[in-house]
Amino acid sequence: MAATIETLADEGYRRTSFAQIAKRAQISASLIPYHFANKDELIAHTLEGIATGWDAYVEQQVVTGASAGQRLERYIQASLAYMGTRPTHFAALIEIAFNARTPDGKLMYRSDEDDTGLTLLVSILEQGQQDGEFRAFDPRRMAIAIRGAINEFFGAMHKPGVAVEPYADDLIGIFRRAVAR
Amino acid sequence: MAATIETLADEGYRRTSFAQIAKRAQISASLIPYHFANKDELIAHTLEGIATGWDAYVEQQVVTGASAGQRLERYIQASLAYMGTRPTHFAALIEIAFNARTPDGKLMYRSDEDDTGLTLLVSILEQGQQDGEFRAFDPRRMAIAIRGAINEFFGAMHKPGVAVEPYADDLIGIFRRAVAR
DNA sequence: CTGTTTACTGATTGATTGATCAGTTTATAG
DNA sequence: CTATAAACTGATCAATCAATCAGTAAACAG
Repeated sequence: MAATIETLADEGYRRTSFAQIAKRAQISASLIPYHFANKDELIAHTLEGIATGWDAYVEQQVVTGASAGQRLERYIQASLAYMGTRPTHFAALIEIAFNARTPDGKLMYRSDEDDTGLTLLVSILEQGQQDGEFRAFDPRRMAIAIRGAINEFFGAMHKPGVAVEPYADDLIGIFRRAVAR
Repeated sequence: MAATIETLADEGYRRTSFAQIAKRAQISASLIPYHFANKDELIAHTLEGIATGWDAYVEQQVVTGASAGQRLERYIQASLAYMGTRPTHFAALIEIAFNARTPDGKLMYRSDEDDTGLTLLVSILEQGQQDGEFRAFDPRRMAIAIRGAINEFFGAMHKPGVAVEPYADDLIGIFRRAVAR
């Protein structure tokens, strides 16, 4: 699975074949369908592994926040830090999200449900509103905007003059203003 | 090329083969490499067509704005309206961006240059700062955040309770606060 | 009508894909 | 040490891919 992540990140989804993965892992290509029965299953397991590790990291940082505002800050900071420190994992995540298909044939990032990645953020925003710390707004749409601003960083992070810390500071500033009463 | 866009949006990059495109266009598969010499060239031309049409639409809306604040509003509104009215074009754009490779082998969305899609937005922000209308911030990073918030809408637009107009209004509100002095 | 260019087709090629399977090696259990 | 199960390999399969090419149909110019 580590070799799968590397291959996805380096070669892209299209070129991530059993042969390519096996070459990196230095195993026979036929060993993969022996363990995973299916390519889709290999991808699904890989995705699950990445998502779990990422969620755990972000949540671990978020819970240390005393207020909703602090938790929002840490959410942004941790998400961007994850991208900065594990770009390979995130690259693999994107490759899967934009190429893998659910059993019904729909692309994963367009699946009707799967708001799982947004629930933590939404709950932070809702808590802030209940506490009277944040102004009134739609938590779902605000969460989409925040998440988009975070995700966009990955495509830009390798370009000259773009680094984690200043972008994190900017995002925190932007969305602190956005939720402030 | 219309068939190419449809195939990309419906089937995904992986399944967008000469055979699939030809079936939709009701032509022989071998006619495509006759006109385009290369699959990469077909994709490049398709991408250029989509990008040009999109840029023209957004720019047409933006120039009608009297102030930088108005132009920013129209940029957000027009970008989201484009996604809402031409989801097929945007889906194809994403498929290409996350799968096609530049001649040097790098995936397009990670290419070092190609800030072309951001220049208009950056120039709006810089103008607003020069006019004293906007506060001091890094225009490039602000543009990345805005663009991310816009792009994220595409993945969420088909989910229940998410529509163009309210999301556009929210984004305008968020980033008006973000750039305000 | 004729000659020539252009548009188009169907057949075919070599390479790569995911997957299966018979057989071999390694680990584990008694 | 032996027997059984698990891990693993290499050969092989049909399907699909981009691309080539010889040959046909259509458009067009004089």
